[in-house]
Formats: sequence, C-alpha cells, structure tokens
Amino acid sequence: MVSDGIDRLGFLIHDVQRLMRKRFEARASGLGLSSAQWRLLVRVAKEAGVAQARLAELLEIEPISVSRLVDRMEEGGWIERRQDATDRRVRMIFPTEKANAAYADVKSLAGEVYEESLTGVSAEERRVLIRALDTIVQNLTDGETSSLEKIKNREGAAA
Amino acid sequence: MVSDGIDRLGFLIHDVQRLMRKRFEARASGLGLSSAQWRLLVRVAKEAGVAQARLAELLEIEPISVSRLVDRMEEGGWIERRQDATDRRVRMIFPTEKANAAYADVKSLAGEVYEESLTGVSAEERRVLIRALDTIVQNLTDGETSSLEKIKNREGAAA
DNA sequence: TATATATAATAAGCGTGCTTACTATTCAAG
DNA sequence: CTTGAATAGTAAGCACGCTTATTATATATA
Repeated sequence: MVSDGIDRLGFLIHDVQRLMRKRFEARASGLGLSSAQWRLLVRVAKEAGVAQARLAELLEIEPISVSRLVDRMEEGGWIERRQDATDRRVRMIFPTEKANAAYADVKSLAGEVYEESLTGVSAEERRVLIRALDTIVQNLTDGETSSLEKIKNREGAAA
Repeated sequence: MVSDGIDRLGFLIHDVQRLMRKRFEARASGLGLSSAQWRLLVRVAKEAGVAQARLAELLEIEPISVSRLVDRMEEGGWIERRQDATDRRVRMIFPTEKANAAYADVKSLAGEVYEESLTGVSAEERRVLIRALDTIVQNLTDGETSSLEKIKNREGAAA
C-alpha cells in the first residue's frame, strides 16, 4: 500500500481540532463562553488566584494572549483580577460565582462532545489514540531540535 | 479505572494541532508560507484554475476566509486570480511558478514533521490513530445533530 | 421581458493567537 | 543605596478564522 494515511496526519488533526471546537462552541453557546475561554476557566476554577504568567504557562500561550483573553472574560463577568499584596506586578485571577456555576456544565458538555466524537471507536482503539496523541505532544514539545532520540515516557499531565 | 485520558481528548487534540502547526511553520518559515497558506497551496497545485468557492468547500472554511487568504497569497506572489470567461462572477486561482517550485519542498517538509511527531509510535498504532481520527471527522462532520447512529465508512478523501 | 432567487466574491468588524516593544516593579550586584 | 537585569503585565499591529451584510452576475419563473 502506498499510504496508510500518514501523509494526511496534519490535515486530519487540523480538521478534528476545528470540528471539535465548533461542536463544543455550538453546545456551549448558551453559556456565552468560547472554547479559549472555557479552557482558561477550567484552569482558574481549579487554581483560584493563579497569576496571569502562570496561566500562560499552563495554557501554553503567550502572556499577551492571556492578557486580552482575561480582559474579555473580566468584561463578561467570568473572572476577577486582584492585586497581589506582596508583588504589585502580579494580577491574581479568581473565578466569579457565575464561573463556578458554569464549570460543571462545561465539563459535562465536553464529555458529551467526546462521546459523540468517539462513536464507533472501541475502548482499545481509544487507548491507542490517546497514547499516540500523548506521544506526539512529547515528541513535539521539548527543544525544537530533531526529536529522533527522545522516546521518553510521559510525565502524566492530567487535564 | 477512572479515566483513560478520554477526558483530555479535547486538550490533547488542541495541543497536537498547535504543536504540529508551530513545528511546520518553524521549518517552512524560510519559504515565507504560513500553514493556512500551504494548505491552500496544496489544493491549488493539484487543481489549477479552481474557483474560490470550490476552495472554500475543499478547505472547509468560509468563502470570505478564502478571499482574504487569497489576497495575501496574491500579494506574496504565490497565486494569481483570473476571470472565468463564461461566468464573470468567478475568480479562477492559479499557482505561480514560485508556488509550483515550493510545492515539493512543502510536501517533504510535511513528511519530516509527521515522522518526528510519530517517533515511537508503531505501524499498527499509526493505523489505529489514523482510523480513529477519520472516524472522529465523520462523526462530527455531517449534520450538527446527534451522531450516535452514523458509523459510516469513510469516503476516502485522500489528501 | 421583467422580476425574483441563487451564487461568487468581498467588506466590515470581532475573537484568539502571534511578535515586538513598552512600563512598572522586583531582585541581584556593586 | 544605586545601578542593572529579570519578571509581570500591557499596547500595537498582524494572520486567520468567524458572522453578517453588500455588490455583481446568473438563472429561473411569472
């Protein structure tokens, strides 16, 4: 066989990401949250008071992206910025009551979307899928150099 | 077991997509092409003269997104817009010489990135991965309605 | 023919990511 | 203490996706 479809990997990943985001946003539109926003919300819900710089690390986006995302979420009444008493450079991010209430909804919505996505994929195939995706993240994460010799085990970054 | 990691599926897909795009763009930066641009370029290289509306279908993005992408790529000298003689609404898109020359480079770059990504993933696991991703695309593609009864076979959309 | 509908492309404006450059503040070194 | 480097956050401006609305052209129908 000429191709296992590996040559489509990039297109496939791109499509899956776009479709999952779209599906989630369709479901969650009632809540008024975009997918970038609920991604941030999940972090803040678990770690109230986290600094923006730390959020940028956790979400693996640039601090400026966090800054503007937080702007909009503050306007939307999802989170609150507070000064850190000991370091005046820092803005601590807290979820509002509204956010805490929405958190459970977001989680169950995500679960629904995942189940819809995986209809027709067996338990064993799901394990392989997740393992392969984890491996890809590992391979592409560390140093931008050639990744041909770092078949390291995962470190278990639970969502 | 509480979790196979399925609850991380969205985060994983998101991360993999972002990392693969980043890695590719780092490699391809010398060519002056973004990942959205080479995605379009691949289509145009295979089907010179394609209309923008058809490109929007193929790429599964909105016509307006194609319009602005094509604007930038025309400025960059990658493609050329020509009038269709029989239907003056239509703009036919042609690759320039520069684009045709870059096409082979883009393909081999993509292959490299895929191989780096999949280091440590066996041939069998790769097959399962691709099949699972194909299934997810199917499940999420058609009608935004519940997808619990459409375990259809693929239609073979070769990249 | 004249009118209504459909289609191709674009315009305007927004969300989310980026890079680069800046301010405010803290910390380290002398 | 003062100077200088590092860190937290933001501003400006770009790419690429979106929704909604508009223009030009084609096609179908009364």
